[in-house]
Amino acid sequence: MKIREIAKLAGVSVSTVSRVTNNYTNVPKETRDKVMSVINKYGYIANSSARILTGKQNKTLGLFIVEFLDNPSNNIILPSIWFSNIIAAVVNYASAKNYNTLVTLITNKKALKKAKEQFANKSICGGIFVGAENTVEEINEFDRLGYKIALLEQKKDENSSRNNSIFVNTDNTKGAYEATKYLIDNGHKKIVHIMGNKKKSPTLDRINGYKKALSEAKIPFEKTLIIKGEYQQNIAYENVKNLIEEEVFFSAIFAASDDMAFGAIKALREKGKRIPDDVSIIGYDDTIIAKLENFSSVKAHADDMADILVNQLINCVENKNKIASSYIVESTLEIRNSIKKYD
Amino acid sequence: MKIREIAKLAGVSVSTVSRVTNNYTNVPKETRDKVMSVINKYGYIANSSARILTGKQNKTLGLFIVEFLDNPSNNIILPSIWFSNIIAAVVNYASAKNYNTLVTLITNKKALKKAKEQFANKSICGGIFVGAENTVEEINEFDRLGYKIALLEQKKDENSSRNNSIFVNTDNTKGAYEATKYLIDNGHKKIVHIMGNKKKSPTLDRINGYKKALSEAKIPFEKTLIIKGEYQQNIAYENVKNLIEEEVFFSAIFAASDDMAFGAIKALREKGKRIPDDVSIIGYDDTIIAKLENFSSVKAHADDMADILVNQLINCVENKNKIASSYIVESTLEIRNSIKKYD
DNA sequence: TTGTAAGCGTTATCAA
DNA sequence: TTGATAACGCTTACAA
Repeated sequence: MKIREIAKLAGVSVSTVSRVTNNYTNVPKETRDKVMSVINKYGYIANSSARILTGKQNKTLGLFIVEFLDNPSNNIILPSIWFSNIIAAVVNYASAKNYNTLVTLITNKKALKKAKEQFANKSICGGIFVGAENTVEEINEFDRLGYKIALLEQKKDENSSRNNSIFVNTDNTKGAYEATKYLIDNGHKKIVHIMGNKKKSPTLDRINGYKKALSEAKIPFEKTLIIKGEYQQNIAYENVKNLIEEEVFFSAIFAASDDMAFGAIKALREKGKRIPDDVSIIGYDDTIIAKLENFSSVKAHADDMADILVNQLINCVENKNKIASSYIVESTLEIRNSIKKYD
Repeated sequence: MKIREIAKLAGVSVSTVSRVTNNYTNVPKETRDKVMSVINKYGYIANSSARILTGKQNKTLGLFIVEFLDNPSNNIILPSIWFSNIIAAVVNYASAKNYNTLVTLITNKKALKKAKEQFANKSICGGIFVGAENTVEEINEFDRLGYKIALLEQKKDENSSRNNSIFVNTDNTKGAYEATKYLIDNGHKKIVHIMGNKKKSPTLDRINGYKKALSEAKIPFEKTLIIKGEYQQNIAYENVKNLIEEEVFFSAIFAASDDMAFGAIKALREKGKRIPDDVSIIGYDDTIIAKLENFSSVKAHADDMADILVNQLINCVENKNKIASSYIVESTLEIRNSIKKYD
């Protein structure tokens, strides 16, 4: 069923049918009813591509999972509980507002053109970016082009005026500060921090929170106690193993992600260290792996963030004047049996 | 950049540009290079809506999460580890083949027209249905209309000739049989089965597997030991609690899903029953909750199923002649410390 | 090998 | 309040 056939059957022109399907006010009830009865009888649905081509907005949000990979054949989201959570939550909240979600994985810089393409084609009316490094210039460009975007864990760059972007972050400095302080309050002094990929926005904040807690407690900051994990389990595992082999002493670890915390736990176990008897540990994100392995973690409230990303983006898309802004979702410390107290 | 502008800049006609972007063979290398250099210089990307409108296929798969809800405001996928897993896995495998995934939640029968719409509009070139009841007539209609679909856990109806559908199932009867047999081999005779929604295809098979193991062991089947759970945690919780209050004796539970097993565990704990000392338990799906709560489960290999769903569907979409068929993914019993042995 | 022009199914402009 | 018609950006006969 095409609009022409409906028009013919209803005895009106295509423009009238179009006015009806678009809920325009300038069509009298009588005409509307006549058209609607034909539409309902034949189950007519307007073709979305044709609509898009004339400039109408499509009720579809783009969800871009960004993780640049050295080896492109790696599965990136399959093993990441964090990404799975976010995808499911975004789909859920978008659906509640009657929006579909078009999900695209972006594993290298060039693939960002897929996002540009979807915006330019109007396949999507707004986009959510998850996992993107802070330095991705392309995303600045999307903002300049007037595309509506929402970013999870990206920091607003004070230099570039991002007017169309929504920023959703956790309070990374505070979360890291509290985790470190908790360890200190339990008597720990030699605390390792496993940091993530420096190009991602939360990384530096979490380091700063860690440092702040140390300095408040007058514990000297030691460079050797900061090790790299790149937000990946394997890398954290290797580097913690190295640390132990180098016989660097530490009594606790604060890892900037649960994945890295889990890598550390594997290394500790392999080296015969017990948790929390020999080493105490706190992770970040509070994904299900923290519950599973029963270690403490800073809860990042993924569902709440997805809720804000989706609903603020839809607000922005629907009220074209709305000024986009920043949101901070509070993080909370979930304590489990992974911390030893020294008196 | 539109095709016209590219054509003008390259000094050719729009049809030639179109031939180049569609990789047609009847354009000499020289012309192709000339056109490509302009395309690359200006970063031209063909408009997908315009392409779809002329009848071209869109490299997008529809993923439909189907769960009919009494209360439409319930979140359905947010709390379901099973659905989150499947979504992430489908997105992952589709992306590997350079397909996007358009995810739609379907919470009532009427909403199935969204799927029809996407097919009719050619927004998607194929659809994956997860969670659909076996009796959904609309899906039969999609098949008749020639839409390419892949179904997770739906049974091929011998009466209706589904020629365009791909069926992916686990071996439900065998999985249930082995779980029940394992309990019997450990000396259990009074085994409760918590069954799922009868309209979903795996439910009856799992009941049959349970019955088969009982009859093989010459244990009489007792109707009172089969209780309803509707694949929902809460319902299983309530019905197990009732069973205990009615003082029905049982020493083990085989639940048709991990969610229901977890509901049962909560009820047991509340009633002061220890696992496995008082009651042994096996679930189904082997989601992360089974690992977390350390109970045994029949592993349904969600990743493997997603892999088959996506790749067989793409095969079917790309080679138009290919006959769709059925796939069985083997299930395996994961034993954890949730089973007591009687001698 | 290449170009012209019709057509895909809508919406928007303009005139009536 | 309604209807003709151009336009959206592409593909594809058909013609050259």
